[in-house]
Amino acid sequence: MNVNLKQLAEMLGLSQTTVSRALNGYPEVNAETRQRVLSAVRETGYRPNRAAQRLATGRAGSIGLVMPIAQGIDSDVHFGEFLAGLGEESVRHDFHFVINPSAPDDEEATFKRLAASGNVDALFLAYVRANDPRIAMLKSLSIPFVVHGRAVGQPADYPFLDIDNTGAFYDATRLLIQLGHRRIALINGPGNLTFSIRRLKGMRRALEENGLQFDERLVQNSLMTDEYGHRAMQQFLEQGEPPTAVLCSSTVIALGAVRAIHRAGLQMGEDISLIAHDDVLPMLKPENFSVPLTTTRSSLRAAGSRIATRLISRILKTGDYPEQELWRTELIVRASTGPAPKS
Amino acid sequence: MNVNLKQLAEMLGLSQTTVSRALNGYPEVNAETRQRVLSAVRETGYRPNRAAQRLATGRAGSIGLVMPIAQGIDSDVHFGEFLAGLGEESVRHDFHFVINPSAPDDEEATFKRLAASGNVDALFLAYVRANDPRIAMLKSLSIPFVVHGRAVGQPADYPFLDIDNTGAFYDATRLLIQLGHRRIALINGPGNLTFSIRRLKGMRRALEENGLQFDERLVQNSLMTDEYGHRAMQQFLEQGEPPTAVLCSSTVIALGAVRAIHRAGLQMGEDISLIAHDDVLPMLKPENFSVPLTTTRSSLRAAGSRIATRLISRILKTGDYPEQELWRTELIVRASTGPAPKS
DNA sequence: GCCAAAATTCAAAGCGCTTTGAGTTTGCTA
DNA sequence: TAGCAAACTCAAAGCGCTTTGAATTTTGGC
Repeated sequence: MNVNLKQLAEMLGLSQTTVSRALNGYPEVNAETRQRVLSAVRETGYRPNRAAQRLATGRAGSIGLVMPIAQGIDSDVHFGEFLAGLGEESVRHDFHFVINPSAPDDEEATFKRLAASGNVDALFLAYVRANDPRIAMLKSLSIPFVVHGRAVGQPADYPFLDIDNTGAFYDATRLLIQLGHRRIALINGPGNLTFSIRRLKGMRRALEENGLQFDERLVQNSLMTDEYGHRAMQQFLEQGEPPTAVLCSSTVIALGAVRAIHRAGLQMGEDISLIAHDDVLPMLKPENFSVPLTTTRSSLRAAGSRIATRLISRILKTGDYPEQELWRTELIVRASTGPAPKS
Repeated sequence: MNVNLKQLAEMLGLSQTTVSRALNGYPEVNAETRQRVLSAVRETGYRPNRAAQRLATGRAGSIGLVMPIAQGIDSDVHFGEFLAGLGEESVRHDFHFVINPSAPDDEEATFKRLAASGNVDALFLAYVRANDPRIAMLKSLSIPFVVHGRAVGQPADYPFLDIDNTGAFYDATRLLIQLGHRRIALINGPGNLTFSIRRLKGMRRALEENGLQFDERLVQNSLMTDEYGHRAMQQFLEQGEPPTAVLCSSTVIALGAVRAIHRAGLQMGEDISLIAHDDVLPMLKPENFSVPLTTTRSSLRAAGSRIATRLISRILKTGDYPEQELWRTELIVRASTGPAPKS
């Protein structure tokens, strides 16, 4: 049914070499010949056999993902959304995935095995931790990779795509301060992940620049779930002097926080202000909250798609993308923020 | 660095044929020879080149997934969790994924393209709709597949893995009736998906068997998100004669429903009872709710893993699994259910 | 018109594995 | 001890593509 190169070449009265070159964009092919080849491809529906291509080129045509199965991370909404972006772009280039679920303490070995197996020609790392040893390991592996996020405490001398977490939370905090808030809380992600570290840093910087004291009791680290968000907010509200504003590291966390706020009989944007980081999860839109959420926004799906693009271009040696990208976030003001209540 | 078959055979003083057979478990190899081969593999760390294997066997070694990007389904927590199970099992057999994000109206074409490409040797279908045309298409495709779920309104003459949705919601409803509830509501998933249809059917059957009237105003179809769950519950509570019990098609929906219930000042398990279907999402455990949830339980991850097992065994023609499986769910009673309030 | 250089095209050699069909041993039976 | 099946092992032919190195055809300058 499906034609192969040989048959196609025969039909055209050409050699396999020429047809192959015509298809792969090599310059030494007559323009007219190339046209003939292309239209024959269209007629026959010829699709090169990927396995043969892989064997011949030595390229695996796939990207290795290590899917973390640590508690609270696995099957994370955020991971799913990111994956959608990655998939969208990869499928366009006929790339596969090798998804390796792996426990955190086994990840290094998993990466090594993946790289050595020859089954993937690029790796992808996410959920970076402070001083993450996995990055040094990736660098030693002689296989392209892109890190989603960045380590802290070590030079950023590797390919990454990160958002400006420090800047995002700096901006958000500054806005709250401008609105008159003095006691600002943070419900952050897990404390060992670098995005959490940077968000905290951004918040502290804004506080310090405005001569405000940083209060440790106003920071909680939490899994990125509704449940933990709720719990954290509740603890804040039970404190002697509760915060008048709160930053949430995810709209999922905000979901729980908002619940706790309502439960306490407080009015969002009046009694208490809230800013969440919005990964643009289609199932959880900040504008659909009962009180629409002010957010710092950056699309996770877009990040996934971009990383796929960069990885594939590296593998195929086409195009030329920057090795390091830091995306700015947008601060979008909605109804959940307002002036600090007069106490 | 990496040895290949040829080198391995040379080292052992054997032919490639024999080594290959020893590795692939063919019977015509001397037991002692096989042991020598296996220990040599261990020493050298030999790993067969998958591309070559694929080319030689004609098997692609990968499973095609069509990741729905319909609103409210894409990057669904439930999909992520399922994927984790699928990945866990596949990685064990060195299988890849081809993840095709695809809009619903393009899914048929996507499947066809995938099957024809030769890049996958099995397909997987989920989010089955009533009278789903995609199933007939899969059957015509001469490539193994497993459906997660079942169609309604057509014979189930294809491989599937489904849970007994009808039974689950029948049991749950019956329990509520036994507790004295007469007005029972349902916050279901999207109305066009077959699991929703069956859950409704289970509920209706239990009502009818107990001589209770089914009330259309007590059923809502909703995306499987917190937000929609909340909205649906709110509408129920605003009705003239609100329900005393409610069934939720997912713990994610329950999250929102519980919020609405608390907001209305009602006490779970006393003023109103709630039973949710629990897919065993690690990020959302029914026992961690402020009032632990009574649930019908069936692990999505286990389903993913099982489907991978079946698909791979079909491809490799090893083992022998049933073509059709219907998993019963467990009804686990916790604090969110109680006797109907005396009105 | 002739010839070197440029433009095309080609035959054939892999890539690393599986599998066919045939050869070589070995173990028994008669 | 011959003879034959059973048990092993092997050489070689693909799988369908890319790529090298060489062959052929065109082109353009003189």
